[in-house]
Amino acid sequence: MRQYQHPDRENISLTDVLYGLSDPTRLQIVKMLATKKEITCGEFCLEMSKSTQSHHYKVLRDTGLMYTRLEGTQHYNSLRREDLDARFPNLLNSILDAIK
Amino acid sequence: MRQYQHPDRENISLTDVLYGLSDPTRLQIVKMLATKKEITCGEFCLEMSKSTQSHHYKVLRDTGLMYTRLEGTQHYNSLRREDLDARFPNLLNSILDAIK
DNA sequence: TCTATTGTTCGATTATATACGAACAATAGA
DNA sequence: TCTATTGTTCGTATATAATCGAACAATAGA
Repeated sequence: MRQYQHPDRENISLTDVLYGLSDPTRLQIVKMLATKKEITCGEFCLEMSKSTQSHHYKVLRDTGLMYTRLEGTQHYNSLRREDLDARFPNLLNSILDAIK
Repeated sequence: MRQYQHPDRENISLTDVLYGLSDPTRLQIVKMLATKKEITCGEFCLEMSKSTQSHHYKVLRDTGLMYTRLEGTQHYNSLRREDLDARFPNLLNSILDAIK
């Protein structure tokens, strides 16, 4: 079964995180993730091809913003709040406040 | 005399700001700007061609992160703290804290 | 007026990002 | 076992970004 590579907390890079959040689609995904514990890919209801969506999910995973857990055919995604808050205090909250 | 186009406070975009900060060179410039009121381009002492430096200065101005004032042959640059804090409270401070 | 200083702009090159359709992989359920 | 569902990966096309050297513009000062 496929497994995703999520960076360890200490390897999450600030510039990578900022890059991850600098795309409107990804920022929207993060905004949605902040409202629920877990969201499956389909539930984001993004208006673009599935392959493009997958690309953005991968960026979010690779930059350490999102964690993906597999269960059956669905992928449950969550915001890596604790890791991000530990690494960059207040950063995530200030960004979430800005897009409220 | 040349004048730069700086976006008005209300036109500063969050994704643009995050993009502006997502490059290590630009993040370093912002870090330096945070330590002084004004810094001329030469004082950043960046190890890359002048044209590349100018490119990064332009990105920082265009995204609303940096203000440039001309005086003689020198360009005095400053961080747009007040505008950024007004637009995105805590964002800049959390990022500056993270790169301390 | 001439020259040095400071920084930008232009044109080109290379690298990275975004986007899509098609094919693929894994699982659930009939 | 067959089919539908969910999401990824591959290959490709196009757009954006980063970088450089050379030319340029504006000013200061000799």
